[in-house]
Amino acid sequence: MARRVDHSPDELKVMILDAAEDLVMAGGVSELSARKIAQKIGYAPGTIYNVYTNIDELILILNGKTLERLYDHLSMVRLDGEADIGSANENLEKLLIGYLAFIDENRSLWRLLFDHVPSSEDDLPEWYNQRVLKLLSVIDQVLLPLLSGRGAEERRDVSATLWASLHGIISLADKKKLDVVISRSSHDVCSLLITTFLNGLKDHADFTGKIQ
Amino acid sequence: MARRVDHSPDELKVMILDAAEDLVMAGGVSELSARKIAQKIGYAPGTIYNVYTNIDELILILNGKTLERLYDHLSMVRLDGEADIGSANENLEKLLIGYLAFIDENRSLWRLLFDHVPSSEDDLPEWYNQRVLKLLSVIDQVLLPLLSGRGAEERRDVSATLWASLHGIISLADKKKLDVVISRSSHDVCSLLITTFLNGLKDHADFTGKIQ
DNA sequence: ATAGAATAGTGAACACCGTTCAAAATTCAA
DNA sequence: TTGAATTTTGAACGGTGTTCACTATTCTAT
Repeated sequence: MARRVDHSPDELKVMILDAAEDLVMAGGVSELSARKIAQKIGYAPGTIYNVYTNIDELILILNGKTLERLYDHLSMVRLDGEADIGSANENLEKLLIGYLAFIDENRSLWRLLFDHVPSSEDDLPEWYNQRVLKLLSVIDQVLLPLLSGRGAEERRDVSATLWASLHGIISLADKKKLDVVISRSSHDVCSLLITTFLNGLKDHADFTGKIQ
Repeated sequence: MARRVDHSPDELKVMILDAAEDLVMAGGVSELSARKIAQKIGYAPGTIYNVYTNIDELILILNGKTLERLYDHLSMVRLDGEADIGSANENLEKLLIGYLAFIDENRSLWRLLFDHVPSSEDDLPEWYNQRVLKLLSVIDQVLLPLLSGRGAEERRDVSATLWASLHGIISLADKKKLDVVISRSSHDVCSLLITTFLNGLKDHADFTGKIQ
C-alpha cells in the first residue's frame, strides 16, 4: 500500500513514541512490544520499522524524552541561594523530594530509563549525552558554592558520585533488594547519604589526593 | 518415559543449575534459556519444569549461589584490626578491590544477580535474605569500630547505605551510563565515596537526627 | 510372573517476542 | 493513462517461557 494520507512519517514517529509511552505507563516495561504499539496506532508491526531502525532506538528516544521531562521537573524546584553546607543540604533534600515524586508518577518510564540495556554496544548519541549532562548540572549547581575551589571537571565528578550513589539506593530499593537489609524508607536513606556526603566534603583529601 | 536411572531429581537439579551457570558465564545473561539448558544436559525442555517451578526460581537459586561465592570471596580479604577512620578506609578499599575483582571474573552472573527482576512480586525466601545479610555483615564489621555508640539496626542501616551507594556507582558504570558524566574509573569514584562517607560519619547528626 | 499403579520424561502446542522483506496498494509524474 | 516511486502490509523466521496429554519405564503387589 502507500501513504494512507493519514499521517506523514514525522507524525507517525510521534504517534509510535506516544503509543509506546502510554503502554509503558499503563502496564509497565513488559507491555512494550512492536505488535502492541502497532495495534494501538492501527498500523501493521512492520510500519514501525519504516520509521525506527529497531525497538532499542525507539526506547532510546523515549528515554531521552523522560530525561527531558525529569529535567523540567527538577528545574521547577526552588533552590536557596546561600553558600553554606546547611543550604546545600536543604537544596539537595528538595531535589531529592522532587526526584522521588517524579519517580512515583513515572515509575515504569523511570525503570525503562535506567534498567534497559540496549543490545548493541554502540555509544549513546551526542544529543542523549547532552541531556544527561544537563540533568547533572542541577546537582552541580547546588554543590558549586561548596566546591568553588575545585575545577569544573572535578566538580562534575563529585556531583556524579553523589548522583550515582543516590541512584543506587533508590534503584535497589525499587527492586526490593534493600528490604531485608534496611529498616527505613529510601527517602530517609538518601537523606542520610546526602548529609553524610556533604559533611564529608569538608576539609578532606580531594579527588587528586591533595589536602585542600 | 520414566526415570532413565541416569540421574536422581537432586542430581538433575544440580545439573540444570550448573548448565545455567555455564551458559551465563560463557555468553551473558541473554544466553540463559530453558531450551539451551535442556540441550546442554541432554534432556527435553519440559524436564526443567519437573524440577524447578519456572526459570525465575532457577535464577533465584543461581543468584543465591553467586551471593554465596561473593561472600566467600570477600571473607578472604585480610582486614586491619585498628579502630580508627584510616583503618576503616583501608579495609573498605581492600573490600572494594576484592569486589571489583569478583565482578571482573563473574560479570554476567553479577549482572544477573542485580539486574534480574522476577516476574512474580513475591517476597524473597528467607534463606536468600539471610545470604544478603551475611554479605552485608562484611561491611558492618569494618564500620563497627566507628559506630560502636550506635545500635545494631542503625549500624546496619549505615552499612547498607554505603553498600547501596557503591553499588549504584558500579552498576551505572557497568551499564555505560556514567561515561559521559565522569572522567574516572568506577574504582576511583568508589574510593572517593568511601573516603567522603567515612569522613562525613565523624561527629554529625545521626540517623535519628540527634547529634552524637 | 504379571497386572497395574506410580513416576519420569517427552515434545508438540500455545501465545508471545523482534525483525525482515516480497508483495500489494496507493499516489505521483509524465 | 501508464509507469515509476513510495508506503504499508502481514506472513514468515527463529527465538522465548510454559503447559500437559501422552508415553516409556520402573516399582509394587498380587
